[in-house]
Amino acid sequence: MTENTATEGLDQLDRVMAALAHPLRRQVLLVLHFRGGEMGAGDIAERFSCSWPTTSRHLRQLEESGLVSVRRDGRQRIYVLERELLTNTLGNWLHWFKGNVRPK
Amino acid sequence: MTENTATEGLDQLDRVMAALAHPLRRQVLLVLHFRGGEMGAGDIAERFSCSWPTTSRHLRQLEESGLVSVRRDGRQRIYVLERELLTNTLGNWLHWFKGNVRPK
DNA sequence: TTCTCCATTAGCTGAATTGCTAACTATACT
DNA sequence: AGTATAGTTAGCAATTCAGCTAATGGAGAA
Repeated sequence: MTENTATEGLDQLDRVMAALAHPLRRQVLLVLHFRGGEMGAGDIAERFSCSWPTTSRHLRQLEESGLVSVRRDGRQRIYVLERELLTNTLGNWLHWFKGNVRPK
Repeated sequence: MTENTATEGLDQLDRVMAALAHPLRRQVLLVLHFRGGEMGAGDIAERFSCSWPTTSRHLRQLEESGLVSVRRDGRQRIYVLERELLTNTLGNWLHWFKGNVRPK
């Protein structure tokens, strides 16, 4: 198998940044975080005003970025926030800008 | 005038995240940072492989997000990195995820 | 003024994104 | 088996995005 789940073509930063570009996807991450990091797809979807399939697709995009992972539990699909990936990826990029360079 | 430069409709986080979604725009910010925070449009553009107008548009998008500002100097246009806006906006959002919530 | 240089705006095309409804899959319940 | 529940996939339309070339604007130099 050549596909590593979220490792095809673009690098991690590209995928994470693209996933974070949409307000609803950022909101999903926050909801997940404040509900303990794990939620069923339905619990997530009912908190948003758009249609279920639309939310479902956003969830898949988050999964493909690696920011969440999925576990099955009976007929539920549990989405799990990958908090470290989020904070590391974003934090590491942001870190480039922390030092003063030629402060003038 | 009703337009506040980078304040029409979307909020700051939306605009910043959208601007950061494109690899070239992130690269521009890094180049700006490591060259001291200020560069002429031409100096920026010649570092990228795409056409000049394309880079120019990315620069405008960055400006509309507030991540850079522009100053004129003779016939040059100097782009200035708004480093604090970048680190504050991104840092503040990221900060929500720093604390453990219901750590299990 | 005219010419040149720096850079943007205009206008187009193709691809990606986002939303919807309808149809489908899979598991559980009776 | 048959039905209900949980959620995704398929397929479509509208919008936005990203790239290009060509045309334009604006400031300085001759």
